[in-house]
Amino acid sequence: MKAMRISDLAKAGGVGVETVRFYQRKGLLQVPRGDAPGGRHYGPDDLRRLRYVKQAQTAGFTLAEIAELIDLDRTDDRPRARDMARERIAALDAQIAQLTAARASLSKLAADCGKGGEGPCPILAAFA
Amino acid sequence: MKAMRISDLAKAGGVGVETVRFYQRKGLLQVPRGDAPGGRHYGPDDLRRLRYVKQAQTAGFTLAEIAELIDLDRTDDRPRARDMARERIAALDAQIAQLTAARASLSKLAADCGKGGEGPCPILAAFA
DNA sequence: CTTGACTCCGTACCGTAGTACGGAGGTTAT
DNA sequence: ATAACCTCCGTACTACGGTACGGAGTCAAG
Repeated sequence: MKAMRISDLAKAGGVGVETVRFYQRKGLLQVPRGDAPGGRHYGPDDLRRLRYVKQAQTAGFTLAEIAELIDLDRTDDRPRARDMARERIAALDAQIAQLTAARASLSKLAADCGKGGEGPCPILAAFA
Repeated sequence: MKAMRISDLAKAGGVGVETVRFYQRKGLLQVPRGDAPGGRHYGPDDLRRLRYVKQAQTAGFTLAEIAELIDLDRTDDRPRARDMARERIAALDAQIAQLTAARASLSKLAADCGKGGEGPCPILAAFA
C-alpha cells in the first residue's frame, strides 16, 4: 500500500485537490506531519474522514457544524452530538415538508398548463 | 388606496427594502416610472410579482431561472415553462429522496448513540 | 539533467442571495 | 423651518462552499 498523496485522497473521496486543501484549512481534515519528503502522505483514516464530511454534508450540516462534530469526537460529548442530530432532523423534516409542498403545487401548475385550456399558463400567470 | 412606496411593498412581501432593490436590479421586479414626485409608487401587480418570486424560490428556482420564467411570460412560451417545471420537479424529487435518506440514517445514528450502549457514539465514530 | 508531474502554500477569485453604507435629495410632523 | 424620516443610487461587504493561480520545491523517467 504505497502512500496516498493528496491527489489520490481527493480522487478516492470524489473531490478536487483544492477541496481537500480547503477542508484542511477549515480543520475538517488533518494535515499530515510534514515529514515524508516528496509530499505528505495520507492513510485510510483520512479517507474515512473525508467521506464522513461528504456524508454529513448531504444531511445538511454546514462545514462549521461538521467541524464541531469532529471536535465533539475529541471530547466524546455524546449529548451534544445527539442534540445536533435532533436539531438537524427537525430542520430536515421542515425542509422535506416544504419541498414536498412546493413539488405538489408546481406539479399542479404544470398539469394545468398542460391541459390545453384557454386561460394563461398558470406557471407564468403571476404578472399583470 | 394611497400609493405604496418601496418600504410598503417590501413589508407586504416580507422582505427588506434592499432586497426589493436587489430584485429590481436583477430584472425580477420592475422599477416604476420615475414620474411621481416624492418617490416612486408601486401597485398590487408589484406585490403579486414579489410574492411570485418568493414562491418560485421555495420551489428551488434560482433568481436567474425566475427571471427566465418572467421573460417567458412576455412571449407566452408555455412549452418552455412546462419544461422548466418538469426539470424542477425532477430535481425536487431527487432532493427529497436524498434528504429523506439522510434523515433516516441520521435518525438511526442518533438512536444508536442514545441507547446507552458501550461502543463509541456512531454520530462521532468516523475518526481514527 | 532536463522535462513533466506532482507537492506545498498563500492569496485571490467565483456564484448565489442578499445586506449595509454613504450621500444627495424630497417629504412629513412638530 | 427644521428635524426626522423617507427615497434613490452606486458601491462594497457578508456568508457559504469552493475553485483557480502563481511560485517554489521535489521526484521519477527519458
